[in-house]
This record gives sequence, structure tokens and C-alpha cells, in this order.
Amino acid sequence: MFCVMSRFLSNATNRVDAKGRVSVPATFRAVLSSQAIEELYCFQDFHYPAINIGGPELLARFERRLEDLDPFSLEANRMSLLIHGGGIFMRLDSEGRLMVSDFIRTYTGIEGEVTFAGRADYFQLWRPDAFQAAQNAAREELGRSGPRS
Amino acid sequence: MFCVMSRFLSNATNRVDAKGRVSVPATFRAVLSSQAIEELYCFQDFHYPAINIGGPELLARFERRLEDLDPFSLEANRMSLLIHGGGIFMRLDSEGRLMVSDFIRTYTGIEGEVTFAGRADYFQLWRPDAFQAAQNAAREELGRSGPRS
DNA sequence: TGGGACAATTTGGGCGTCAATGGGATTAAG
DNA sequence: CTTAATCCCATTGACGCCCAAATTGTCCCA
Repeated sequence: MFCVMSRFLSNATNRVDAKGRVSVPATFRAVLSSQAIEELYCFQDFHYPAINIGGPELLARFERRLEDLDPFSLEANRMSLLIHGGGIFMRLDSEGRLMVSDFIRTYTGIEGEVTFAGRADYFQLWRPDAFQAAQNAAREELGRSGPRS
Repeated sequence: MFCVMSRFLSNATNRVDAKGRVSVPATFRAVLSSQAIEELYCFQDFHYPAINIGGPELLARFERRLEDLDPFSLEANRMSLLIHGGGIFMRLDSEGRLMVSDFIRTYTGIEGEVTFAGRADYFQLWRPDAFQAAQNAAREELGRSGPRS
């Protein structure tokens, strides 16, 4: 069942085990392997308390964006601080699990469970209740301006 | 038959079985297969406690809207959170049934029965009594400001 | 107009497969 | 030498696939 052409979509929440590991949903792993992604680039989301994870290409895209900015601007400085200083590389274990490090835990507030949320080119790690809350807020914002046609 | 146009019309309510499955009405399945839709894109309605279901084209429509935004803005982040992270992809089983997951159950309040409501390009899942109530309310609203009297 | 047979849907379960999870063993790191 | 990360295997449970029963709807003919 090749769910969807190589993009991260939908969401799922899995449990963190006693060793601090959590399974990445099989659908997401399928996307990773279809793009031959071994090294995962992780960094903090700019707006939400979530960790973004994607392939090295994701970092490259940010760097391209960075080049468009005035290198001495506060915005460029801030961005580099996040994507270079704040980013880390990870890989999955043989079972397709990742370690929930302190880096992840403190920024997201994750404890016993992790919600994986697809974002097309990358996916996110959320604390489940934070994810729900953010979604409800977003839906309300969008509903107000009326996306329904 | 006169109802063969490729649009989702009218409504029907079916029972959820012990495994949490429910048959999609044959008329809706006919529309899906006439458009060769295999993957179903599902998301929460912005105004009502209902789940909207359509083909990938439905997602594409939202993404087109996303492209008009600055990809690093809060606005874009919020929209992606909903349409990518908030949407679920599903497929029907070999009998044309779908699973009533927690995602669907909690947002709609569905328990033993599901009302399928056609919405032209997509269809909806409702809790039967909520559907009746919403219809009555809508009818009353329209009557007050509109066609009758 | 009212059966009644036939066809299509809807519904109910059994079963196999695969993903998620847990725990012990092995290896790397400090 | 101690601790932590990784690997490997076993268990569990969910989901997809198949087949069968029951229900509903449709059409034809008396």
C-alpha cells in the first residue's frame, strides 16, 4: 500500500518506551526510504513548539533562503542561529525508531507520547495535546477567513 | 438513472460494525471510481462537526492557495498544519468500507451510525442526529432571510 | 397493483500480515 | 568500568483481504 506519492501527510501518535525511543510511523519511513534519506536533519519550528525533521535537502533549502537575506540583518542572524546552531542530525535505529533526546523533549514538552505530523516535505514531532490545541486554533483562524468555497 | 453525474449528492446513513467499519454508499463509491480516486483525503470541516472526504484534488486545491503565501510566514505554517498535518489519507477496503478511526470519532461524535452527506466535490461524515439538527437549522436560517414568505 | 424472483448492497467474521512495542544482549562511548 | 546507544528477537494488536449471510432495492409478470 504505497500511500501517497512521496510526501509526508496526515498524523499519528506513538508511545515513547522506557528507553526513550519512539517508532516513526511506517508511512513516513516509506517516504524516507523512497527518497533514500538516511540522515535526518532536525530543528525547532519557527512558530510552534515542534521539531521539524526532513532530509539534508531541507537544510539546503533554508540555506538558500538565508542567502537572500542581508547577512548582517537580525533576521539572518536569528535564522542561522536556529538552523545551524539549533539543528542536529539523527538516524533511525534498525527498527525505524528514533531517540527522544533532551533537545526534543525540552523544546516540545514531549513526555510519554509523540504526535507525528506530516508537512509535505518534512514531518514534525509534537506533544499530542499541544498539537491538538494548535490545530484547533489554526482551524478557527482559517475558518474565520473562510477557506470554504 | 439520472443520478450518474459525477458529483456527490443526497445522503444515507449506515451502521458501524463491531470492528469499527462502515460501508460507503454505493452511489458515492461510483463517483469515486468514475474519477479513478483511490486515495481519500479527509479533514475536519471548518464550521461543522463533520469530516470532509474527497480525492487528492481536494488537497491540491488547498495547496494552490498555500503557494500564494510566504513559506516562512505564520500564515503558511498554520495552513500547512491543518491541510497536511490535520488531513488523513485513507483507502477503502475491498468491500468499499472505511474505518471509523478516533480521528473521525472524536471530532464528529459518531458512535453506532454514520450519515454520509454529498457535497458535490466531496462528501461528509456526520453523526446522524447532528446532521438532522444542522439541516433543520440551515433550513430555518434560509427560510428566514430568503425564499419563503 | 401486488407479488415474487433476482441482483446489488450492506453487514458480519475468520485469518494472515505487518507495524508498533517491550526487553534482553551486544557494542560503543566517556 | 560504568553508562548509554544500538541491534536483535519475541509478543501483541491493528488492519487489510477474503468469503459468506442478511438485507435492501429493482424489475418483470401475472
